[in-house]
This record gives sequence, C-alpha cells and structure tokens, in this order.
Amino acid sequence: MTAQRRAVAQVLTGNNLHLTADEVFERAGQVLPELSRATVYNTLNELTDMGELRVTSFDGGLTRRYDPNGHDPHHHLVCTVCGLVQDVLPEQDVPELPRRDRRGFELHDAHIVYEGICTDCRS
Amino acid sequence: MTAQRRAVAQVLTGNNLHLTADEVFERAGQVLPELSRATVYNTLNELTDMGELRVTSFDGGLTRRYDPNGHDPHHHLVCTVCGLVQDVLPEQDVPELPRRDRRGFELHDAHIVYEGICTDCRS
DNA sequence: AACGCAAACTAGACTCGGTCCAAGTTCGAA
DNA sequence: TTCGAACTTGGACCGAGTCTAGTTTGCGTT
Repeated sequence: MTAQRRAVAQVLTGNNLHLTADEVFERAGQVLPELSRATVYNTLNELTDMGELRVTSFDGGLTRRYDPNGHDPHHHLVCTVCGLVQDVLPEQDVPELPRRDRRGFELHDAHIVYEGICTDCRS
Repeated sequence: MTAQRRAVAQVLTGNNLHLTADEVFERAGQVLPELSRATVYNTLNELTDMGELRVTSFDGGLTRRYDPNGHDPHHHLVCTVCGLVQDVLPEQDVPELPRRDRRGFELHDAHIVYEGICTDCRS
C-alpha cells in the first residue's frame, strides 16, 4: 500500500458517487500533486479486479465510472443528462429471468437501472 | 432517405443484436462499399435522436452499441465477457423506486440488466 | 547502515472510438 | 437548366484508456 494507492482509495471511499477516472485523478491530485494518470488507471483497475470497485457506464458512455460499492448488490439511478450515477439499495427482489429467455447464459447478476433527470439538470 | 441511410437502417432492422458502429460500418459496407464512417455515425446519431435506436453500453464498455428496438420497453441480457447484448421482453413489472429513493429525479425509464456469460464464451 | 532486487510510479507515445470540418456531390424545386 | 440545401466523404482532430521504457521506492538481507 503506497501513498498513491492510498490517495486514490481515499477519494472513492465514503460516498456513493460514481466518479470518472479523470475526476479521481483530479481529486487525488489535490492530496498528492505528483500523481500520474497511469497510476490512477492502474490502481482503479486493480481495485476493480479485487472486487472493491465496480465499473459502470450508462448513458451510452464513452467514459467509465467507478462504483465504490463493489460488494453489496444494488441498483442505479442515472441522470441521462449529466451522467450522474447514484446507488439505490434494493428493497424488493428483481424479477427472475424465465429459463426460456436465458439463451444458455450462465447468470451472475441482475440489477435495475432507473433513468431520469436529476434536480440540477432540470432547473 | 438516401442509399447510405437505407444501407445503415437495413443492417439494424430485423434482429435483436446490438451492433457497434464499426460492425454496422462493416456490414453496410458490403452492400455499399464507398460508404464512409462519418456517414454511419451521422446516421446512427440521427436514428437515435429520432427514437428509432437506443444507445446502450454495459460492462464498462468504451464502445457504444445500438439497440434496434427504440420504442418498446425491454430488458437486456449482457455477456460480461464478449459484450454481446440481447433484448428480453418484460413479463413482470419492474419494482417501482420508492419516493424517498428518488432524490428529486424525474424518472423516465426503468429496466433490468441481466449479466452473465453466453454459451460461446463459456466453452 | 549499505546493498540489491522487485514492485510501483512517471511521462509520454500510442491506440481506438467518436466527432468535426471543409470540400465535393446529389437531388429537387423553380 | 440552374440554384441551393441537404447529404456524403476523407482526413484531421479529440479524449479516454493502455502500453512501455526508464526511474524511484520500499524492504529484506547481510
């Protein structure tokens, strides 16, 4: 655990925002100015491989966003204008996919994407 | 409606595959070899704006995929290995998002993403 | 404390999907 | 037939992410 990784991890923990790599780079750079972009990407990929983060991209995204909650199942609330993503804790079960619709897939996960416009973008 | 647009539209209609722009370019190019990439992108964007197509991107994908079904609500079955996306017709209602979880969003759509591994990628 | 090595970091070149733009082409209305 | 608007083309450009070569860092060993 190096200073660089700690800086990246700190930026992500404790919120349910899904930041882009660039946002992480910017925020972590305020703590550790000589941090390089490559290290941010390396660290994000490692954390993702370890299962600590999840990669999301809605909105036909050309940029990835990193979900700090890699473990608990949850849904997503997405602003289709600005791309903001927030977590939603599940309260009901997600409808199961009928066997005939599975097309031979081995299913791992099912989550709901709620799309709309956030307050900031509406005003 | 020009020959180029017809070629692009033809590639997309009649299946429930979500092709990438490059795949569309390639397939449409077999019919109309002098077709340019820019035209493919222009046409895809226009069709999306018109509501005929929907842009999807799951799996933290950096490339967009175009869903030929722009009108009917439906869910998605995604292969997390190769990125293949297929439509699934809804049979049950999607659980509604409780008001207290909406955070001021104006909701437009809710759909389910089923993630797994397709038969090809498993073998 | 000094050494040596592996792991991690950096900067910059590179790739790739997508967009932009200036110039050329097509098509329909007058 | 002419004219203008809309469409298409190819190539330059942009931005997110990856790769790589060289440097720095941290740590176990002596």
